[in-house]
Amino acid sequence: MAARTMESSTSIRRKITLNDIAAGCGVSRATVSLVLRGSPLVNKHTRARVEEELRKQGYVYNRAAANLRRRTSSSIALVLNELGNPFFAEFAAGVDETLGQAGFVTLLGSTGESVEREQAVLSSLIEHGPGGIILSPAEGSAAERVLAAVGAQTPVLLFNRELGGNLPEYAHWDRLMLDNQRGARLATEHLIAQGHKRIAFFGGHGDSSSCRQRHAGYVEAMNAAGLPIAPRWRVETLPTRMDAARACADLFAAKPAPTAAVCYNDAVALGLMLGLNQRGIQPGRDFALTGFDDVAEAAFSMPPLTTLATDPRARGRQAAQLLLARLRKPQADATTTVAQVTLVVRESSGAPRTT
Amino acid sequence: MAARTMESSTSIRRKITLNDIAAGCGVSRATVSLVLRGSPLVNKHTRARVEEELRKQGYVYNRAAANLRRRTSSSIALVLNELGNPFFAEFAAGVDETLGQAGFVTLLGSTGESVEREQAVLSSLIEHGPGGIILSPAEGSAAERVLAAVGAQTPVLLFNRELGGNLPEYAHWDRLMLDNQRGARLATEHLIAQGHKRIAFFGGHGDSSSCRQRHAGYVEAMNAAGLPIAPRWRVETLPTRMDAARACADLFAAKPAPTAAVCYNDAVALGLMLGLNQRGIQPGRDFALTGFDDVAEAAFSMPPLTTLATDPRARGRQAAQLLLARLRKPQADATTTVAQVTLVVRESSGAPRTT
DNA sequence: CGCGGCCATTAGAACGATCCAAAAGTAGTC
DNA sequence: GACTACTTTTGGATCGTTCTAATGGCCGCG
Repeated sequence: MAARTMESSTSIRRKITLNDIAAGCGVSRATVSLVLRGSPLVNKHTRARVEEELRKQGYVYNRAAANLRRRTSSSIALVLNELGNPFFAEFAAGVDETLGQAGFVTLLGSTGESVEREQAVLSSLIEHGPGGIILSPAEGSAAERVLAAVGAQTPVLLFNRELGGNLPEYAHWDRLMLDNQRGARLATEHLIAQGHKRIAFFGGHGDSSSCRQRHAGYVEAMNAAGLPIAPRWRVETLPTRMDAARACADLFAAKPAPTAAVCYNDAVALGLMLGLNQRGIQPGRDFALTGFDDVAEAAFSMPPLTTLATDPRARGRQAAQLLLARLRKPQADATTTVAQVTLVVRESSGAPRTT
Repeated sequence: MAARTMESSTSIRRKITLNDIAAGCGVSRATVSLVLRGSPLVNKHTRARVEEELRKQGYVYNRAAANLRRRTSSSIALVLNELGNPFFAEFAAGVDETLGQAGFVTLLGSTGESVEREQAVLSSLIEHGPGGIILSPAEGSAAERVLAAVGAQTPVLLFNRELGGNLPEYAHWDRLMLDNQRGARLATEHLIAQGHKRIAFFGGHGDSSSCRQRHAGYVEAMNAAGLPIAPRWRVETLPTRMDAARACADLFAAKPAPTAAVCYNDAVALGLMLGLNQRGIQPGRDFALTGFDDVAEAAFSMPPLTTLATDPRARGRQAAQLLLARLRKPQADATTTVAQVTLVVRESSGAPRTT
């Protein structure tokens, strides 16, 4: 007998729907729906009955169905050019944290810095109907193509990089950028205050907008202090440690050699340290340098690296906030937010040796 | 006149549906649907007509609606205990890459190592109806609670850590783990081969399963070589650089002091290097050590760190593959996959000084 | 007793796709 | 021209929810 011995809350059967619950406690589907959404309309007593039934049957809400009917969305797409990079990983964690609190779920997409993959990822994500998109574009990505992939319906928040090409006016795309220029200016001013006069700008590549902005900040500070800039004090490298170490030699080809360098970012600065050590020059004592980003390692290098903290996790939270605000006012004018960076002074940026 | 001057493909109007397309080119909704799915049933000529209309109206597919009707899913949830950690960020990138190729989208969730947040994140994600879940559990997470949150319908792939408690038999949850024990054994054997006899196991905490497994591998190698293990050669720390640097002193409180250490992971090993330097002991020359993980920094530390490469991106791809396989055969027996790790010998693990 | 007002509940049509069974068109055969 | 066989197209029900408008019950009031 007793064929139905198991009435477990987590049965293996098919999915439980509102109809099952309604049937289970003799009310209509609509009432159950009202209970789920905490409507004040439903009677205290029936509410209790329904809630009991929900629990008993192990009901799980089908948000996709609800979204379809309500023509809303409860997801946000996050498309990053390089998820493996700790900077973006932290950023993603910040985004997810804030979106989660707001009841949204994060759809992830990683483009590996390829414009083609970016297109593919965007068109795939858009089919899931996200309420908005947070995009850190791949290098060389153009506004027109992104717009074609996502359509004009879905708000986009651009992070970290500008898009090439230009955007029709009707697309209100907000932007969140880092204050690269001011950051590099702060670093340069700091080195100048330490007494340095011959300061190089080391690493990075002129193609990248962030590198150009940082270089501009350096130039600005040097000019403001009335210090000359020798052309050979601009050394371009890949944004990697290896290439920076290699390019160290170029820095000392110039005579008179610089006594300090503002580096494009931390990776480059750490590479330069490597190169300096190989030449018997002790970074921080014989030569001062600064980075940009404040990666975890910066605090632990030898010597610890003076750098600009960008707080990527906070930037992620901020990006999410900005997009949520846009969802509230779809027709508001597009905004541009420039996040401040803060100078973290450590031991790599000492005063010049007074030999 | 000319009120309708713009017939742009990206109009600002409401969403385009199958009905719009059908009306637009005088066929039925069903036919358009067949075209979309590339059915061979539809006539070449009408197909062309429909495709033209799709393009012209800028149609975007509503996958949520399709999934509702078909009772399928096109998303996978990825829940990580610590997204900010580069190891998991790389893992996530690998997962997303493979899922994307298979036509799935990644729903992201980050738990910040909190069991409560893990519960919240899981119940939120499950409402979006993912086809499966890849979970790297928070420390202390228990099988029963996870099962309660996700239900028995949705396949789960456990990565990197075991769950506490136990799982009912009907839940076929696969597991992908790292071969922690073998890795630590390889590192220990390598140090032994270099001539070391007094080898410590440094860092990490006994609560964590990965730490216990690595310690077991170390013990195994020492026993196999007939080498003694002094109790004071087991130093516990937080898995952070800072705490490892602090704990360096403990290592040399033991007499006779060890000449080498197998470290719990790279962070701890790099911290130990810091501590050694502070005591005037040169790592790699005066004292040998190994890490675990092969973080980017390991290759660039001074000296470069001998460690175990886990290739987190490949693990991500592998995890995705395993879950996709499970989706194909929901009733197959649960599998456990142990991913191999490879020893990368660098300069931190030199022979003992023959003073 | 009839009426308006309030509360709690509900039937039934959406949302945008897919599935099914059946219909319409086309052709060939007797 | 009626039959079968095949290709192509289609109406309508359906997935699990929400929304709208309407229902029925109950109360008090004139």
